[in-house]
Amino acid sequence: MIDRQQWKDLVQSRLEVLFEKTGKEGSLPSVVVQVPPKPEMGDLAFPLFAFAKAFGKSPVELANSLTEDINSLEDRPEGQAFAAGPYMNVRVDMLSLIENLCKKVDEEGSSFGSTKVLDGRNVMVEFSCPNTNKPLHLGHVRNDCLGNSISAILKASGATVMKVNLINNRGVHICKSMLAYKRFGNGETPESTGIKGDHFVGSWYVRFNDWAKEDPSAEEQAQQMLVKWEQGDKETLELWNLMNKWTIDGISETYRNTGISFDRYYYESDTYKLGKDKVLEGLERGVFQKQEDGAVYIDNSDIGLDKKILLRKDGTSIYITQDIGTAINRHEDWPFDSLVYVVASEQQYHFKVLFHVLDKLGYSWAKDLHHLSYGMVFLPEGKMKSREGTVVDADDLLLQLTAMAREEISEKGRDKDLEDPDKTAHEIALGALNYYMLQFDPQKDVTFNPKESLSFTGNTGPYIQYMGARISSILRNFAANEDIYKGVGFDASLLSNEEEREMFKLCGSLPELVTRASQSYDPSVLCSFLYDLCKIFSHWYHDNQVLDSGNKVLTVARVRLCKVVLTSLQNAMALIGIPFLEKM
RNA sequence: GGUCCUUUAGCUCAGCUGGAUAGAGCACUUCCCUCCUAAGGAAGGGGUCGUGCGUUCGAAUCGCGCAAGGAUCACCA
Repeated sequence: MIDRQQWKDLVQSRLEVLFEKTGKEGSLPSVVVQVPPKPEMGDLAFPLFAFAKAFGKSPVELANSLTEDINSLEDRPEGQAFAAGPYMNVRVDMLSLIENLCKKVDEEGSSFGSTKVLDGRNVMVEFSCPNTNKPLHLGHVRNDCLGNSISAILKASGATVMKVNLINNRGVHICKSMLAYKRFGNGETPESTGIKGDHFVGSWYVRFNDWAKEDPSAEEQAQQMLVKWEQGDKETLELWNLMNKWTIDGISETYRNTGISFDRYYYESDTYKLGKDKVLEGLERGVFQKQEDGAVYIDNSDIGLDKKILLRKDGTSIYITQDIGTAINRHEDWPFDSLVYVVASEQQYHFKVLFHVLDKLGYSWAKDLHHLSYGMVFLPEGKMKSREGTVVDADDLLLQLTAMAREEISEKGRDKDLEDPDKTAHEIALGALNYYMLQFDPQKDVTFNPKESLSFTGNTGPYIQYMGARISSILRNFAANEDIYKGVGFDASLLSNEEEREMFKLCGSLPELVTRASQSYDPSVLCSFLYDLCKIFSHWYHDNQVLDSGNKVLTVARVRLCKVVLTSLQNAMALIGIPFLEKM
């Protein structure tokens, strides 16, 4: 909203003019614009240190003469310059900024904040990608939150987004749970036991690992089962279909509960053969090599990496074989301009190799593949290990958060004010979860400490939701008495204190922030925005009555501010998966 | 050993392209509901920004070295 570029150009050109007047030789460095550290220091700042040498003057003197020069110009952008030590600062004209922003927010409504920087681009985002042998855990939750949010952010930047999920339903790990079930299951089912399908299958995966400790042949049997599976053995495929369905049903329920959705599903079982063919094709063309024992590999020494097996000696495919097939299949399906893989940082090496393999196979779009790598989620005790039972289960976590939120509602005596307290509790839980998962820089590892992390106060999702609910409450009360304010005009000059200026400036910067979030694949930018905005609002709200301001014109102006803040809040919340609540 | 990442307050983290006294939350000590929802607000203590050099008028931010921690380098996914 503030035209930085315009001011920057002006300062640059005036400095050139002043420099010419000195009659000195040489050229000037380019001007830098920044935001002063405190609101009372204005809206823009131009440090003049770098010009001191050329002018042969101190930056302080230079700031004085530049300020005088600029303020004497007739046709400068709206605003006032002033010297602040070695800086020349500018206070822009807030009235027009406020009026323009109010108008823009009114016009754009729920799409305020969106931009067109990725207009016309087709972006595919792959995330979640569960295995069909166990339920989702905390690591998947971070993945889901990130994938969902980054998809929304890319969409808000103008891209056409295709959210895809790849189901890892093939491999030796799947055979493990099948084998254990076949051996020890006694025909039980999720229905007969009343256990959610994904948890049911997961328990057999655990059972396999216990069994493998006693019986050394277990691993080998699983490997044999995989060969049978690839050969299309009927009985194996039947069991596989049945158990996959159980898991996918269970996981789909978790998606529904956490507000995650996809536009298209892919299954590794559908693409591993294509991957295999492409690898063999590459072998024929001499892109890949064959070992003495028959395994096919790629020599990566040209990019400084080790060689990597692409096909086992028994001819079965491995993880990367499937990914090769999946990528090719997808580009044929929906020719994307870029494909973003949301996958944990531990797989950086894998993706480096995968992209290189696709490039070697001659796919020009290999350069448009991007690995959005995110840090691991650790527990205070260290890494989560399913075999040691230290995983934080996604369903349990959500239930626990919901129960906590429900209890808060009762404790605060809010039950009677809410239409559906259970639903509200669930939405608060989602707000807490999404905000927690997205507030950090994605590439950083996070330590999840249940006691400290599951909080509803301070810098949290519920705090953001609470501000939204408070503003909604004000606007509801205002709407109920609307006739009192009929015909009262909007006077932007009544919103000129530092906090009001800051809130308008911040809201006005939302489109820039969305752009930054999409370019850096980092939703945490929006978490900071929300928190900063709420913090200023709650301080302002504490000292400034909106409805009982004692002056109708003032009330109307403040309501206008509330609307701008609320719309900005709602739109940013939507991008990071925090449900907006009218009441809580 | 190779590659990549991290190191800022007791704990968990911000800090945009280098700039004006390094910021939050949690925890701790106080205060504020006759006031639009106290899931809130105000005040206070607490930091040689891992370390050493370098670039620069200026470095938490950029470069190099070192140290600590993590990930990865599977015919697991």
